[in-house]
Amino acid sequence: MAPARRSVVDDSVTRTALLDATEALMLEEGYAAVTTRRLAQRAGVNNGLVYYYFGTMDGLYIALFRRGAERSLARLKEALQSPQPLWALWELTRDFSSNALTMEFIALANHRKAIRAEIGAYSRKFRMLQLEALSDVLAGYGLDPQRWPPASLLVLLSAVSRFLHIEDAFDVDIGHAELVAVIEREIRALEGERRPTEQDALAGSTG
Amino acid sequence: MAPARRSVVDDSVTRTALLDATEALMLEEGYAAVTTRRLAQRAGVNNGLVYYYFGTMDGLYIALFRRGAERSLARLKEALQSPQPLWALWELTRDFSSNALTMEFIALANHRKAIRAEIGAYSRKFRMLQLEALSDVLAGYGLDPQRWPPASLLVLLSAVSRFLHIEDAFDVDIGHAELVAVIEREIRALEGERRPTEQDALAGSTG
DNA sequence: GTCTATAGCTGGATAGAC
DNA sequence: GTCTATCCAGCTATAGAC
Repeated sequence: MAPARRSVVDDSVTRTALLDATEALMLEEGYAAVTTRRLAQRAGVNNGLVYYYFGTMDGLYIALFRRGAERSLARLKEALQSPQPLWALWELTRDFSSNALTMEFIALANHRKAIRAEIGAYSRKFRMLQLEALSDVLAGYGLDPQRWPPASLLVLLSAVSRFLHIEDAFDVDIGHAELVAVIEREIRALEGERRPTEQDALAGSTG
Repeated sequence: MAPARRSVVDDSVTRTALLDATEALMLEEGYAAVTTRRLAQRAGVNNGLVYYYFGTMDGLYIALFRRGAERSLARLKEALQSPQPLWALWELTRDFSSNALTMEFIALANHRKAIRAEIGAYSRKFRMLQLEALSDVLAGYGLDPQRWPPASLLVLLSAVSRFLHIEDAFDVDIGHAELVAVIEREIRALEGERRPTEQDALAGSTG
């Protein structure tokens, strides 16, 4: 098992092609469409190479998840340094691109125990990063931490963006616009009108 | 296809046993564990009977989803007639039993287009029922419908309960208790302290 | 209605040549 | 590193006996 574990480099062209093919297949047809044969066809290589590079299918999934999680982590750190971190965080969590793949991984984790721990660990890391960065910011906005604990508001933002995305997939949108309006009104009350900065624009196109 | 479509009765012992086995397998091991062979083994019948009763695997899933959705619909209607409908709705959506199976169906719908429409239709039905029942109630509580549109609050409750359940599966609970406390405080402000009534107790054990 | 038997396919994974 | 070839398992679905 786990033959030829890649070094820290991880920059093989074939390896990257397999990860890209996995991501594309998961987004287009769901994780169930990801088979070694279809990957090989799409990446233009042989299916045996999946085992050479990743050992098992679980290894493949975890490698892909980490690649995406590390990218999101970088985007999160950028957002939290924005002059309007609440706005930046809200826009980041609402971003479709990272959400779609995450939903596939959540579904996958239902019966792939190996990646469940991986997702949990990164989720905790994300939450803690947000909490450390925003606790003081929210207090600075005059928010009573007893009445509105920072952690509760962060969970709320994540919950809403994730849920709206789920329902979108089912063509359900009753109340969505109203809820988004309420949330953005409350963010505006704390942080003022959204002012796109060069830094934000950069973070949006880079991350 | 779809041989021997059951009549309105749907009360065959074997058919029910197959549905029960499907539900149990989905909850215990995820929908991927639901194969005709494992179903047959669990229900103590032959795997060919799946096709006799449901035509295809999709037919089986849809039949199970509808059975659960109709039960939930009945529970929702009861909850909305409670003297404290907000409390009753919150507790209903937080209930684990219906949530766990729903999550599996959401995952399943990612690559089973047939049941996607089914879930969407029922979701819209649920949302509209809640909206019709609670719009006047919320106005009666003195809530400004311009500032806090009923639909936005209903989506919020659904989003939070669903999201907390998802994260629970990954052993992530940072901020959960805080958010629940905030929500229940706000419900309390509108509807007063939770008073379990006989009707609520009945709905809890029946539905 | 329920069974046995099996066709027909697809998948994960491995061995070994180059 | 990449390939061919293959083993073996598991699945959906159907045919047909009872």
